[in-house]
Amino acid sequence: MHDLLLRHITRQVSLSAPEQDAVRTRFQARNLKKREFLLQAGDVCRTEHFVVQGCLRAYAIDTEGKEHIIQFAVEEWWIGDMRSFVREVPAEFFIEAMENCTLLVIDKPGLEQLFREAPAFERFYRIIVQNAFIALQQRVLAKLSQTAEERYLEFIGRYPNIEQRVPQHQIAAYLGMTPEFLSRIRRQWSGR
Amino acid sequence: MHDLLLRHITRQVSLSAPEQDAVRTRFQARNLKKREFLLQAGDVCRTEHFVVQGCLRAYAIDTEGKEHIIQFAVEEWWIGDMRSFVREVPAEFFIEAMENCTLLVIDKPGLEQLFREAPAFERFYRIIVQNAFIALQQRVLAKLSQTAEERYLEFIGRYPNIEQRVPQHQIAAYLGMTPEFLSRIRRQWSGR
DNA sequence: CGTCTATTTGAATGTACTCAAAAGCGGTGG
DNA sequence: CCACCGCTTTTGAGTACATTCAAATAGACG
Repeated sequence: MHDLLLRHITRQVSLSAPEQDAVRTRFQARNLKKREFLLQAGDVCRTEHFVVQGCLRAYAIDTEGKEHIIQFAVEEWWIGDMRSFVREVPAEFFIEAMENCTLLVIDKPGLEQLFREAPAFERFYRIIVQNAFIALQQRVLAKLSQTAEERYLEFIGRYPNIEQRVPQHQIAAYLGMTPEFLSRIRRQWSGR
Repeated sequence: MHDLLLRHITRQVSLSAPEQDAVRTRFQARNLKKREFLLQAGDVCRTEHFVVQGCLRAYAIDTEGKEHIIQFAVEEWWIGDMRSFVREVPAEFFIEAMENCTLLVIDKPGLEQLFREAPAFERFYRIIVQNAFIALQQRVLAKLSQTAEERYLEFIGRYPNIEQRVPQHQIAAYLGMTPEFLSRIRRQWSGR
């Protein structure tokens, strides 16, 4: 269970034996059933989450009632509401399990203590936030410069197996197009 | 010069006297003239930059030759190409001074040494990356859920004085619309 | 001033959306 | 095992938001 997390961390930084123990101690396992919510918009997000098994989505609902997916997370991804977690303000995202999930969870006091116990972990955490930032910049750029079709093709190239785990209309909600339009794009593309 | 940076840092974390000295030592001042480039796409971005004075923009050019602005930076903002800097790969962004600028610059070895000399600075750096991540998530969400008019109104609300420093067509390139369309939005809105 | 760039305006066009309905798919219970 | 129900995907027709291209106007800089 924690082994996956430790392997994930040690791909970026090396952890001493006591640091590894600290990680094991501070992260708690948690299971979620399909359709269960890890977070509801309006609540404060008090924990950070590492996905050991399963698939989740984080989404916001706009003033017209439409869902917009900000992130999917599968094995070895992190998911949460960074804004709510950092600033301790009400979350704007819902986070929902799309399959039965196993997570490793840490709360904010635990995380801050872990930063002190394991400086290498604070470095690791900085690195994953940097990587998340880089990925988001790519996404902003994609939305600024690419058509719906280009974004879809890039998406399935980047996440080759996610189409088997996530319904099409949620991929549309991630890419910023209607499910109808995504359907049309796919028809065009299957005709080749 | 370095005082602005130290005040900026100590709004997030406290620095011991030796840590403050380390910051002063590792950051070098650099001036840029209006229209000068801090970075060209294709080059590796080897430094991180804190804006003491002036205004810059980071933009990418797409396959059709159009510019898309990923970030503006004014006093007390950070600017760079995170992907290129972290992974040491060719940059996709151009970074250009829109006014005469004074920056504080640190290269990667300097930054890594500073992280070791001043652990509080590594914490600070993590926090600003988190804040940048949060801001980018808001931007992704805005592009997913808002019309061009809504994004423009939110933009001028969030950056009230940037309209005096940045030409309209660049704001359009940031918001993801054509300059013509932004012009129409503004006309509609001045008629009230 | 004159030139160069930025902004505005107009008309036609296109990409993607809305609304509505049909078809497909998967799970559940009789 | 099959029938039904709910949800997802597809298809169609009309529409809207935003773009393109072209030209006129306004501003900024030397």
